Amino acid sequence: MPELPEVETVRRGLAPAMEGKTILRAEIRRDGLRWPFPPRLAERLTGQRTLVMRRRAKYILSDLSSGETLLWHLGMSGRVLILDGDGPAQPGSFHYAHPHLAKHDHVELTLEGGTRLIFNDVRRFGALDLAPTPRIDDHPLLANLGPEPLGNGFDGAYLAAAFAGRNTPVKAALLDQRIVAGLGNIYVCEALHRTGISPKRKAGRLSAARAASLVPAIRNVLTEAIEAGGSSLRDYRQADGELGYFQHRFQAYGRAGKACTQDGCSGQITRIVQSGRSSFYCPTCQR
DNA sequence: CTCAGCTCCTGCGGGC
DNA sequence: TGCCCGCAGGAGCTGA
Repeated sequence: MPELPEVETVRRGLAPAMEGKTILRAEIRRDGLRWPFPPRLAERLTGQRTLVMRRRAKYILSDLSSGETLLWHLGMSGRVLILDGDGPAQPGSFHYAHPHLAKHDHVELTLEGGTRLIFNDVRRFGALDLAPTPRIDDHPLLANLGPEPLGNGFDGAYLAAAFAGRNTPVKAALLDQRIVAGLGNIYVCEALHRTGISPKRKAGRLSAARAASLVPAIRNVLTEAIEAGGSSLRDYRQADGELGYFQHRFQAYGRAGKACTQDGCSGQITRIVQSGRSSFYCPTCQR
């Protein structure tokens, strides 16, 4: 489900609920999701205070008073619900629009003050892990990540160099978390559309200038999406991974058959499949 | 090393 | 109504 903007939205929702609060109880309802949970997960969480909530790429990192960091990955369908003390009282109660989804509530944390956090993941591609905070950047899931797209290490010169010699389509290159960390299918489609670059173009055959033009496009689309996610958070006060209002602003993703919205372009958004995943683009203005 | 294809899992919507 | 198919926002693993 979530790409960087959705994960950041979840982090921003969780931070005020978790930071400074002690985890009073951890209920782990299955052995793991994509991978087995770390040994003694419940015991290692119980009694710990969350110092700070961070994000790296599509991972949320909770630094705990024990000196360990809890790493969350939401996979395709992961979400986190925040239930206040005065919300639905019993585990498994109707806290979803579709109550049967509650059967995928895999982990539940009860915090000091009574707030409950529920990690729900229908498809179970998500993950939780614990590792020592000082070495968290060396965690196998984090060690090979490229720069943050909203950070200083991501600029035109970097991206042009990262693309050099690559024979893979630029669509696949931007999805490669080692090149830039946090993009997914939606925002790659949107950034390519904004820059007029075909998803089929080989990364290594883009001019340096065109490669560099992707940087502000990526930064802008991510920033706009985070802002839209934040607005939906205020309304629903949930940190679940739903797309915020930004989904109504997609110009390419999911718009097959619709008119291209670029100024002066009379083309039509088309869906193709690249390495097993949908790409939406305008063959007229994206070359 | 690079790259394409497969895989994990469940639910939903469309066509018949 | 039921069945089958394709599709879904991720990303690690395998083998060429």
